[in-house]
Amino acid sequence: MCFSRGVSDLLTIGEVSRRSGVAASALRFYEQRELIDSERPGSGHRRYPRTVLRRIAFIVFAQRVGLTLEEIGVELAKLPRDRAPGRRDWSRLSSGWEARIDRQIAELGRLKAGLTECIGCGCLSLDRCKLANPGDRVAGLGPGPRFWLGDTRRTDG
Amino acid sequence: MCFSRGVSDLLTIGEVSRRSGVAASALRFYEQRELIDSERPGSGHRRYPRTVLRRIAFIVFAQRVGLTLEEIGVELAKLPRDRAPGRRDWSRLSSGWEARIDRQIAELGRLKAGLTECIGCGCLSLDRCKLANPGDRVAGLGPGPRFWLGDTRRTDG
DNA sequence: GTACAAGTTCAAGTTAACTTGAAGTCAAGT
DNA sequence: ACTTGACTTCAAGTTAACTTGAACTTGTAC
Repeated sequence: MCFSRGVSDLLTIGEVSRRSGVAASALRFYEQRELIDSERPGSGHRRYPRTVLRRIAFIVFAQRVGLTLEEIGVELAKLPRDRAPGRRDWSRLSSGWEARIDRQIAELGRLKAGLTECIGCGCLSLDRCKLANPGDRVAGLGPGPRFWLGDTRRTDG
Repeated sequence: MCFSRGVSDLLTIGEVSRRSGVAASALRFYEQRELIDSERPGSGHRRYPRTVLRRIAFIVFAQRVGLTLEEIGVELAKLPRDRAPGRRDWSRLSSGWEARIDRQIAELGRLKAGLTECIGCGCLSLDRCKLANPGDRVAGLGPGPRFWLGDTRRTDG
C-alpha cells in the first residue's frame, strides 16, 4: 500500500492493473500479443509509461464495440510510431465505431421484429421463418459465441 | 395413433440436418445435452418425429437472442411432457425475449452515446470515462475468461 | 537481515458450442 | 455380393481471451 512513487513517471504492472481495471495477467497477455509494450530497466520487472493507460483504454473500448484483439492490433498498428499519438489519432481509429454499433442495433431490431412476427403467428419453424436463416445473419453480434452460430458450413440446397 | 403412415413419419438425422440447417454433429451434441431426443428403432440409427424441428427452431432462435444452451435446456424443461407442446407453450417460453433484446439495444445505445462523448472530448481514458467500466464488470468477474466483455453479466442489477 | 509482497516465465487450464477424426456398422442401389 | 454413402461412438481438437499454478526472483518495510 505504498504510494510513494510520486516522482517516477513509470508505473508497475500492479499499478497499471489497478488504474485500468485490467488484470495483470491480461496485461502480460496483451504484451505478448504486441498490443502494448513495456520497458525492463534493470530487474526484469515491467515498467510502463503513463501513455499505456490510454492505449489500454482503447483496447477495452474496442472490445466493447466488438472488435477482436487481432483487429485491435491492426488498428493500433496504424498509430504513429515516431511521436506520441494525439487526440486526432485516437479519434481516427474509432471513427467507424458508431456505424458499427448502429448496425448491431439495427440487427437486433430486425431480430425483434422477426420474433414478434414469428412467435405472434405461432410459426416458430425453420421452414417458414427467414429469421433463423443464415442468409441474413450477422456475425459477431451481441453476446454469445457467434463464431459457432454463423455459417461455418455452406448451406446450399 | 390411427392413421399412421409408418416409418415415413420419422426423419433421419441427415434429413433433420438439411431441414433445420443445423449440422448433424450439432444435433448429436444437443441430444447429449438432452435438449432434444430421438428414437432408435432396430438399427441404432436415430429417428426423429417431425416435432423435433420446432424444438430445434426454438433452440436456434433462443441462441440468437443470447441464451446459452444451458439456459435453453432449463426453458425446454418447462414444456409439458404429457402432451405435445402447442403454440401457447412455445409463446410462453419466449415471452421474455423482446425485453431482453430491448435491453441489449439500450446498452448499445449507451455505449454509442458514451463513445461520442468520450472520443469527441478526447478523454479516451479509463480514469475519466465511466463508459468502459459500468458497474464493476471489467474487473474481478471471477475465474474463467471474460468473454467479449458483453455477455458476462448474468448478475445485472 | 529477514519476511513477505509483488514481480517473473511458461505451460496448461477454462468456457461455450461445437467440429473433426478414427474406426467401425448399416442401408440402398446395381 | 459389392459398393457407396449415411450412420454410429468416442475422444480429442478448435476458437478467443484470458486465468491459474508452479517454481522462482526482486523489492521493500521493519
